[in-house]
Amino acid sequence: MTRNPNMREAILSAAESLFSTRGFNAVSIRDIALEAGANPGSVTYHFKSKDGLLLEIYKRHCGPMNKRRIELLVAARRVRDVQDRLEAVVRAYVQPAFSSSSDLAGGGARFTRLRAVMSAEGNAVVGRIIAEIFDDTTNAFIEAIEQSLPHLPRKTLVWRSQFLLGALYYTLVNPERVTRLSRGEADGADMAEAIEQLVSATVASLQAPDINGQAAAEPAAKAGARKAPAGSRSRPA
Amino acid sequence: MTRNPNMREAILSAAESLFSTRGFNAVSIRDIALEAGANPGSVTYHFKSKDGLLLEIYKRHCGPMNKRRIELLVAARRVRDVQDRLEAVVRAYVQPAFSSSSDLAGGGARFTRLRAVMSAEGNAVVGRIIAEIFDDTTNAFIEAIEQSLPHLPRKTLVWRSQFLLGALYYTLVNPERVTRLSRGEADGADMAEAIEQLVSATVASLQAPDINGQAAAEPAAKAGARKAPAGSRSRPA
DNA sequence: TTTTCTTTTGTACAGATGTACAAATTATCA
DNA sequence: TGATAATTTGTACATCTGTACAAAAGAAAA
Repeated sequence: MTRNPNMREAILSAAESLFSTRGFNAVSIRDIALEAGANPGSVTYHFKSKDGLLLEIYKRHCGPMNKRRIELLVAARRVRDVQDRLEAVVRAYVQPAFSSSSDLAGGGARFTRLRAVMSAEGNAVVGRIIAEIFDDTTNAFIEAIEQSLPHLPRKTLVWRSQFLLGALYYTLVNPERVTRLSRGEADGADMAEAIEQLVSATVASLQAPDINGQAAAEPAAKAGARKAPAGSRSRPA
Repeated sequence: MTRNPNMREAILSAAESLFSTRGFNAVSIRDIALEAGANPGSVTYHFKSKDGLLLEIYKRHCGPMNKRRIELLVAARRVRDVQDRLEAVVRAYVQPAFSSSSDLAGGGARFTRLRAVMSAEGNAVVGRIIAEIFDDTTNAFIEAIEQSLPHLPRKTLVWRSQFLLGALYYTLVNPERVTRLSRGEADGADMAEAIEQLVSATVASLQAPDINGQAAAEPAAKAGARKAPAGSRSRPA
């Protein structure tokens, strides 16, 4: 091929790394070229434009990540125990976002962080992609959760899925904050722990009663009906 | 004073609006001047530099927002019922982020959105501010939550506060997603509902058992110790 | 009024930016 | 090998960037 058979990859990787930490506009093509050990002109040769480069990064990751998610989701739906199944569903959503099964350098975490940053910047190029590609997957998850928590209105599940995604994003964007606030007790960059903490917190939040004053229902079967604690956590919307 | 006695304010407001939607680097001083109906030179006259402008926005909001938070926190700590108190504490953290009590245009939501965007971009100028100003307030909240949930290790509460902040940020950054995914059932821009949903979900997630396999404990006193059910890690409290 | 201070304007500049493109280099294949 | 295609390089260009600064305009005080 050429001198560096992975020049295209190197540029993609460098761009991914820089975009995901500094944002899109703060990174110049020259920055990317420098980081990748390439010539600036080489970037436009391979990807036509800066937008094209960003687009290619998305094309590269979206497929594998959502494929993995759906695989895990299918497996999760087969879990018998209602409680375990809900947890497995949430885990199927969270896990690939932190570490993709594909061998792309950096794994899924870096790409998820990139998505978080692009989302915050309101990047127009990726706006469409998100809605078109990710909404399908998200809907599949919401439906799966609906099956475990049939007493909750879909709208409430959407809100909670929004909180989950936000939590996930921010954990990847600003892990130092966890380390700092915990005074060294926790390591915000520890992805394994982040996943466990996020899954456990999310499962609990999904099981919360709806805000419209209904009683808390136990996940589904298995546990005898227990009333919501007195003092009521629900408030008018 | 001058032709437009609020020119300084107009510039601040325009900058806040543009930064919070497009990010820092995507917005030029000329963009801000245009939006504010001012001359580009006037921006550097009032704020010295683009960084200075961003800094001034933070100075403007940090004080009032955290003051309000502490006020509400103090009131929340006086709530008798344990469950209600926890909810009040969470609400005291969330509410000022969505709508500041100060009369600054746009309220707290726009500034919180700005913080989210700057955080995602890894903006160096505001990095220090966040750590110095906001960590104090956050610590006060974590301590208050610790009082309601004394069985949970601090580290777990830090993780969950991270998830809360992420959820909060993302709700402001991308409200359209809620509207879209709920197929019109919910309005992601409805701040009142966002607050209620976020508070209720967060209270539940805070009450989740710790991930280290310990028994789920009822919120605090009030309920006798209950062992964690076999087979799974997480359970609603 | 005149004087003094504050604010706004217009212009200028050095540097960075995205991108185009021809020339040079390297790989592929006959 | 030589011929052809693919890649890399270097340079150039128009535009935008943050900022500086002198001149103009306006307000405040004498």
